[in-house]
Amino acid sequence: MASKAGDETVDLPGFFADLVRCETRLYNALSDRLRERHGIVTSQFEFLRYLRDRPESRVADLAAEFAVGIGATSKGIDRLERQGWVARQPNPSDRRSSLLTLTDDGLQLVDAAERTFTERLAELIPDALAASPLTAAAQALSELRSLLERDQIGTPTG
Amino acid sequence: MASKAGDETVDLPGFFADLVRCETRLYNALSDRLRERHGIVTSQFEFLRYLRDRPESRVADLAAEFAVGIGATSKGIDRLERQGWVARQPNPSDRRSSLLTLTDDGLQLVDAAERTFTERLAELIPDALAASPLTAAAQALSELRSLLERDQIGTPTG
DNA sequence: CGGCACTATATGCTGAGGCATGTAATGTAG
DNA sequence: CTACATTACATGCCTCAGCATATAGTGCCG
Repeated sequence: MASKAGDETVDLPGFFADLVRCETRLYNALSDRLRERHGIVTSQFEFLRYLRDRPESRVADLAAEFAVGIGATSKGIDRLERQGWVARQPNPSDRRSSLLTLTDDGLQLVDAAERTFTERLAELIPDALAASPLTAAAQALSELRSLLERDQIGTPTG
Repeated sequence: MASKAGDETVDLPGFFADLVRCETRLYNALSDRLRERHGIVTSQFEFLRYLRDRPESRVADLAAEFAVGIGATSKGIDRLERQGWVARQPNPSDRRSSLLTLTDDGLQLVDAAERTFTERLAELIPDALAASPLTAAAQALSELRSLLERDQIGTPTG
């Protein structure tokens, strides 16, 4: 327990270290499985799932959601478009931007990948943890995320 | 609360999304501050702090700790060495590897950067959260981290 | 309507990581 | 002691993200 200190208080650097290490390993492990089964990595799965759930989003919407730069997002969409999973539709109400939607292939892919993703995540996170302590963790992280997003903390420039 | 579902159970994909988003934003925000004050980013700070606390570590030790590839770690150390913060000492008991230690400059840097890091982290995570719910979160993440590391989950190849 | 600030995104350059490979050193079986 | 497998790390190639900049389209002011 690197992150727990005295009672009712938290060793923030230790908490941060655990947070980053968990994120890295889960992300890597999920990417491994998604790559071998569907030829995509976790970040691409997240883009596709977002577009399935919010069709007609714009590049900027994705960038804001995932806290990555606009340029990186644009290039990420380029790659998904080259694979035939995403289509840029002209935006009738603002010709500077495009509306992003999944193709039929993209839709099939994301549904299949979601099953893999969910299944693998359940394997990675033991039931014992998911039951009780993780519930509190989930709530705390959810609140923290809301605050960070509200204040635009850590949003990249480009 | 994207991640909390019914009682005593967790929406794992939602939890994962919150985990990744928190990590991204905190990492970015810390890097911004560290860069402007010390000319390093969070990953470099973590390398330096590790070497301060565990002198004479080897490249492979860092790679295992941070779940990044050996190659990436080697190149990261190259950069820190070029800046004069880290020195590769010959390893008398195994000439394939080097023992990594901080230079005096590196030591000064990491101590100063640590103050910035800790201070900024405290700004980023509200006291209200840190008090109670985050304690549970910290404990859960700490356990999860232990399990992932024990099973070498998400350890990269190179 | 003309011009200017602003916005949305695309693109070029650079730095960094993954993965494959190269190389030296070590361990080990016989 | 020799040969082969293995280890530890360095390096090259490719991909990708950040950041700065370019470009096109919008909105507004007079």
